[in-house]
This record gives sequence, C-alpha cells and structure tokens, in this order.
Amino acid sequence: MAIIVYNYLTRRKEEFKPIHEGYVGIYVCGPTIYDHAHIGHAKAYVSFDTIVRYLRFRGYQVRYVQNITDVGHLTDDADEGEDKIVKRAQKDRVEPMELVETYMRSYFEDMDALNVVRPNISPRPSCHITEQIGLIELLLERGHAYEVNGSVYFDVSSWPEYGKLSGRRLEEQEEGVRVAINPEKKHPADFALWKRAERGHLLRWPSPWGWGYPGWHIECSVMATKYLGQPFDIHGGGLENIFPHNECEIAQIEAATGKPFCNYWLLNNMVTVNGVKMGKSLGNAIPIKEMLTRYRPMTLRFFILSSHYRSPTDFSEAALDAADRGLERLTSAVSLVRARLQTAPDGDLDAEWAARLEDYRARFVEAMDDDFNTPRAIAALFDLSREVNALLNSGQPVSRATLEAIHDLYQSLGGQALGLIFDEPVRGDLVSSRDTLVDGLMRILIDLRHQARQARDWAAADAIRDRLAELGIVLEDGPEGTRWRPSR
RNA sequence: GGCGACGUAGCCAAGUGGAAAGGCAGCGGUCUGCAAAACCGCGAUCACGGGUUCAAAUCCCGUCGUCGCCUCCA
Repeated sequence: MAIIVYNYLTRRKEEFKPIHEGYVGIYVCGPTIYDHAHIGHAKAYVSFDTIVRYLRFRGYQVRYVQNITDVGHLTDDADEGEDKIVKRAQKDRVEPMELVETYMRSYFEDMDALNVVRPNISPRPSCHITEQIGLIELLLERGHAYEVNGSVYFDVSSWPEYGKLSGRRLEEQEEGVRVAINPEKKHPADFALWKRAERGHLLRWPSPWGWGYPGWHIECSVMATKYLGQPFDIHGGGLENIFPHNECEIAQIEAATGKPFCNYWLLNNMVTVNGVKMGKSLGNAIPIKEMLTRYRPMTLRFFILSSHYRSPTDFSEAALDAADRGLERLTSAVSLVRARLQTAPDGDLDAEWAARLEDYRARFVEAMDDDFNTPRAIAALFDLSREVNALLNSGQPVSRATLEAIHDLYQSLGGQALGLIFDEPVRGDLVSSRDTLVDGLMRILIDLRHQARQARDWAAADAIRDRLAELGIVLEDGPEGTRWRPSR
C-alpha cells in the first residue's frame, strides 16, 4: 500500500512516490531565531516530526533538512523593514549571533522536550552567503532580477508561473491592502534577493553589489537544493507562509535553474488561542516553555496529534485538559502491561492475540498512510487499550510472549511512529517512580496498609491511602495486589 | 476589496455519496470493605434553506456564523 499525501501544488491527495526508491528528501521551513519558540512552532514541528517518523517507520531512509534562520528575515513588507535579528540584538545589546545562539538552544530544548527528532541538517543562511550570491547572479544573468543601488530584486513580471502554489494572481493583490511603495522596485510584488546594508549594519557581507545581506526567501531555495538536490521530494512549512515566502522560493529557484523545485508541498494549518488568531504582533503568542509549566510535554504533543495537521488547532484549557486525560488512558494501559510483565509466566504468544495485534497495526498504518491521519491512528490505540485492559483485568493468565508483543506494538506505533512516550508522569520531588528508595518506602506503606485491611481496620487503611493522596500518590487495589502511581 | 478554509453530541475530533470512529466530561451498572482504575451500557434529524441522486454529513446553489491569508508570524 502506498502513502497518500495532500499536495498543495496540485490541491489534491496524491500517491507519494519518492524520486529515489526507498529514499526521501524533505525540507521544512524552520524558525527565525530571535525569541523563544511558541505553540505555533510546536504544532508545525511536531507535525513534521511525525511525518518524518512515519516515513522512517514505513522503511524510507529520510534526510530531514530544516533551516535555522539567522539573517535576512525582515520585520516588514518582505523588503522594507529591518532585519528581525539585528533589531532584537540591538534592543538586547548583544551580538546578533549571540542572540541566535541563545534562542537556538532554547528552541532545541523545547523540541527535545516534545520528543521531536532533530533534523539531519540544520543549515543556517549566514553560512551559505556564497551560495545565495551565486543564485542571485544566475537570476541576473537570466534576466529574472535587476540591481538598484546595491539591492537586487526578483522581477516577478519575468516569471509567469509566479503564483502557482498559492493560487494568487498579481493583479488581484492590491485592492484594499496597505502597500508600502518602494521606489526602487519596478513592480510592487517584486521581492528582495539582496539588500544593501549601510555602514555600521551589524550583519553584512561583501557581494558583487557592495555590502549587504540576503533576502529571506533565497535561503530556503538555496539550502534545500544544496542538500537535497533538485528536484527533491517534499517541502514542508506553515500555511501562513504559502504567500509570499513559499511562492518566492519556487519562483527564484525555478527561474534560475529551469528545473522544478520539489514534487510535494505539505503545509500545516495554523494555531488559534481560545478561538482567536495567535500572532506575535497580537501579543498572545504562548511560548512553549510557558505551556510546559502547566502541561506535561507529552500532553502537548498528544494534543497536537489529536487533530489533523491540515486542520487548525485551537488551544484552550478544556481541550488540553481532555487531551491530558486521554493520554493518561493510554499511558496507564501501557504501564499495566509493564507491571504484569514483571511476574508473567513463560509461554507462547497467544495466536488469537497475535492476529488481533496485527489487525491493529494494519488499522494504524491505513490511517497514517492516508495523509498522516493521526487522529484516526490514535483512535486505533484507544480501541487496542480497551481490549488490553479487558484482557489484563479478566483474571486469565497472560504469557510473557503475549505481553511483550502487546508492549512492542505500543512502542512501535505510539512510540516510534507517533513519538509518544508512555512513561508514567513524574511529579514534584518524586524524581522517578522507578527510584528504588521511593519504591521501597512505598512497599512498606502498602504492606502496612495490607495488614490493616487483613485486620479489617478500615480506618487505618484509609488513613494511609488518604495521606498518600495528599502527597499526590494514588493507590489502586487490584487482583494482582496494590499498585501506586503519581496522581495527575 | 481579492483569495481560501471551516461549521459533526456539553467540549475536543475522525469520516467527505451507501448503516455517524475515537477521546474528555456526564448518567446507570459490574468489580471493591469503601474507593481508584478498569470493563459493560446510555447520547447526534452532521449550522440553516433549497437542489442533484435510488441514496447526501459527504456533491451543487443560497443564507448565516467562525477563522485564516493578501503586512511580520510556524
């Protein structure tokens, strides 16, 4: 069976066929690094992490390239404003690259917490100035760009295909929109490939047109093709950048080389907060770090995966709380399997369960093959968990091999493919539920309570349970004895 | 003004021509000394109005509503 993806280039679902059998090259527009990452970044990079994970799960060798923008992203009009990084660096009185270093570390810290696998290559445009200048020179040679006073602009009128990804036509753009007039440009939609930098500018490089720095869009065209070839398989990004950013990426590289840029465009939808647009300019952008003070990282990841990547995601407390409880349901099923494994009798893999597990795997794969339908894939895990819980509570003996097969399936589908970690929650100073000291102390309390219950001293037994509850520990009495876990 | 997406149970969310997945919350029940967890059971004229079809949540037209892009944003 083939993987089906929704391709924004054709606006329909298509069978995914890699250029080279068994190998996938994917480029995803990365963050511009001048502040902490927010939940919009979380949605984008969890989504593409899951796509990359799933492609690997399906046996592809994937090269995942995601840029770290450290120069050239302007604050305004794609060619009129200041460089975002320079602006923030001046405000904070640090070197631009110092600022980038600080927030890049923060970014990877957040992504690590969300169990996002790091890209194979995280290229930075400041390290690819030569290549960017090379592409600009090619565009000038071919008549698709022009130089004015040390800046170089792409000439959109020279490239009729401009607009093919976003479905925009130039003549439709202007009505009612604030357009800053740049007298250097021939057409208002022309965009900067290279910007002249005045003396004293903090980030600038020598070029055939004097000192300056690259425009924002050029980096992605250059770095994607440098590391993945041209054409390559998949270009990912956020829907809000389909125009102008992605459109410009395509135009400049295809105009310069005469070859298609890439075969599939996969774009994730956006994030709202309590139903309203989230934007840095609106001041309601929630940093991931703030979110993680309120929710476990896996809750955030699970929440993002519980809707489709092409649907908008609305962050609300009610929805996140519900996701937290839902994840808990999966986690507790897995930890029940793990607990049972410690005392499981040897024995063969139950044939009926082997077949059942294969059905669930197939259902999961079918869902994910359909444009990475994570909500449907997760539904399969919930159904699996219901059956697993029923099995483990049935009182029937379950062989080690069967339990291992169940556990392997959770690890494979939920862990490897979806990137979920099913460890029990860790709270406060309870460093780890695997901590031997804590575990030993808990054993003592559970034994004491067991003795009290044997003596039908319910008051004493309940006092132990209640006081542990105050400390955030839940006791559960089951046929296999009493288990404890941290409460939510 | 132009372009586009969406509106499915209290909430989140799949499904996009042929008996309405899943989760959270809620209500019964089983289990339990009591709980917790788990399991079983219970809930949808799919925004509204027309139309096409043997058949529509799913296609078409219209209305209302929400959101997004066209300006920085993932």
